[in-house]
Amino acid sequence: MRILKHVILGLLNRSSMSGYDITNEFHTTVSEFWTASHSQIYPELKKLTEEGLVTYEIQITGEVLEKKVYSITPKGKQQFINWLKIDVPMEPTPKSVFRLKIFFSDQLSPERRKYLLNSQILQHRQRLEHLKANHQKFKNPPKMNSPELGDYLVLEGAIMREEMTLKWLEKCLDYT
Amino acid sequence: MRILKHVILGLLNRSSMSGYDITNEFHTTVSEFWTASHSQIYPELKKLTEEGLVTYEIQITGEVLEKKVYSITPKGKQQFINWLKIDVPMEPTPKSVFRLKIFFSDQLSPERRKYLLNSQILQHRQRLEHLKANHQKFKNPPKMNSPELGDYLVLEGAIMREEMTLKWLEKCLDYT
DNA sequence: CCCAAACATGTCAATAGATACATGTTTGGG
DNA sequence: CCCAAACATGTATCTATTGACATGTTTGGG
Repeated sequence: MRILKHVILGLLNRSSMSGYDITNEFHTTVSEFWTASHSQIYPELKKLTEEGLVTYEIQITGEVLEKKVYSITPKGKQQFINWLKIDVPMEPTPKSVFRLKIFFSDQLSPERRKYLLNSQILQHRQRLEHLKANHQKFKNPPKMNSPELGDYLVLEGAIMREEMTLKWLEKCLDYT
Repeated sequence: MRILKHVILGLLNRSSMSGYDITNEFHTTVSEFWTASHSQIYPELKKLTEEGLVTYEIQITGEVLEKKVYSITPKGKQQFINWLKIDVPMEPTPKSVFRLKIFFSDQLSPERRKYLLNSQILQHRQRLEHLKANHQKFKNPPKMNSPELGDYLVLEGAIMREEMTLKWLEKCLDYT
């Protein structure tokens, strides 16, 4: 479905940036709903350029370091908006290795099960704290139709997901 | 990480079954935490057989229809249990195309945004109802260390996830 | 008895994704 | 001034996943 294509187009539709900048977005905001590393991003940018959906101009940083700053083309913008408008069927449940382990956890000793659950709980608590810290940067919800509203809603969703996950993990502990 | 390998080993560790039966598990219980179709399952069973982790015997249904009933070997069971015991680091946030669309939803008209959100809400409500129907099949929580407890906990987790998703979608609607 | 749905097993090609390999520049703090 | 961290861009290989292609049998209801 070329999801990566549309994430990149969406980011470039917000503002022009380099592959490196895009990679950074994947390390921060985008990480709440998609993952990709630079080894996927650079070839995809090349492909999008060939397809005429993005263009780039080279900027020199310092003496010689070349930076390709990509921009979306009208054709790219059109494809992005069309894709965004499509009503997609509900996605299949996300994959989860930990839920798989719980599914088969009768094969573990109660001690081991407790240990694994506590390990997850600690990590998810940290993630939740980190998300809540980001959330405080927004003093009040961004106004309608601003790009920040998307960031905000996704962040709220991430917080809700982590809170739910922690509740579930603790419930699993109760049964152990 | 060979997740599919371990799902199959886990299922065969519960009871012997055919590739078709395994595929059915992926359509029901397993679908709450992993997905795979028969085009992945049959080659994987072949590979596991070559690795000596499973064996099969052929059963005839009716006159000529051959069915391969797979069983886990001691070596397979050992590998499965070892894998199950490992403490895995928290997984990256699951990918979600719909959250991606919300992230960029300032590019949509409020009407379109509402439409997409309502479409998701309807579908998730149906999934939730379906999960709750399954939940009622358990009169009370299965006892500790039974395989049913794994099914039960995963089901509860799925219900919590759907309830959270619905709350989030409704919150998104409020901002639209 | 017919026919559709369920049973049953596979392959192939294309895309997507993860991890490692590969190389170099610039900036800012100690 | 040195050095580490950040900036910057790519390729190669392997594995995982999806969707289509391919084929045939059995069962149960109308």
